[in-house]
Amino acid sequence: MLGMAMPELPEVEMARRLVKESIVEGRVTSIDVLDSRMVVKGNVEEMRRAFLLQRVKGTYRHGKNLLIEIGKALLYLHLGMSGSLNVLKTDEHTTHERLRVVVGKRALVLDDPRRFGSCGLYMSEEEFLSEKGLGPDALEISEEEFAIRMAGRRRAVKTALMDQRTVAGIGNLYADEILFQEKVHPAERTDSLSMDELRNLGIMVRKVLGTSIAVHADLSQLPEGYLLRGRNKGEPCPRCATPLDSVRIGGRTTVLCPKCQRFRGEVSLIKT
DNA sequence: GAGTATGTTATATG
DNA sequence: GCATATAACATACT
Repeated sequence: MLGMAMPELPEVEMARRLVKESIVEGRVTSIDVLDSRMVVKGNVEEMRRAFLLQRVKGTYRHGKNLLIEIGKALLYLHLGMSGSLNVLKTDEHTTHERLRVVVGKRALVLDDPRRFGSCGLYMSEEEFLSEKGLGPDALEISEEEFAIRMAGRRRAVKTALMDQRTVAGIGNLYADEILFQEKVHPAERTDSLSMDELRNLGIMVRKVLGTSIAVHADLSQLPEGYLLRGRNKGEPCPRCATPLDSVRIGGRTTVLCPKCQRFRGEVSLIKT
């Protein structure tokens, strides 16, 4: 049994590779939707018709979204907040199975305790991208395009980083890491950063996500100096040992080093 | 029981 | 209509 968990871009990329290595080229012999609430595009009947007895041809990832090409259609998967993809033997099960696709001797299982994940049927990549309105994938976007898409917004730079329509793939944890590495305070207004600073931030987006993928999204294996090895209030900053601070930005817990990431804006976006 | 959690989207607000 | 902020979703865990 193999499993992957934790759903931001690097983790979804690991899930994609798992699918690619384990079931691509196989044929779907059964598909069971165990929670129809998670079907957000098409319906169970359409999914059966499109996928049953068809061959698994390939895998695509865009941001945190996974698409598996089966027959002439695409199986859409999103892991939400607590979802994970698992490849099991056909007689094995997980505790919160929501979708089960049997391919040969293996079962691809979407397990998701909180049910924030989703699945569905798309007929093409174009249909998927236009309907979701996602920005470019965070690993693919150039620093120039990143800067252009970020520029001119008033909201906190962290909120902009996590907006999937601006750039797709960054969530709460990696947003903190990217801003920590770049020494930018997460509450800084986006329009208080220069185009040069935004371009540099764009370079850091790729660097941080690429580094995580290189260690198979195992946060404990990240290089020294990475926040995500011990992202907790009061823990020492991995760079200067100052106790880390925790604030709420955009409704999400945000961990930062108050010394390395000085707030230079005039008005704080943090509510007290 | 209260508080928190790695995400997205509908709804509210200015 | 636009940009932004917030609530709501379902469940597990401390």
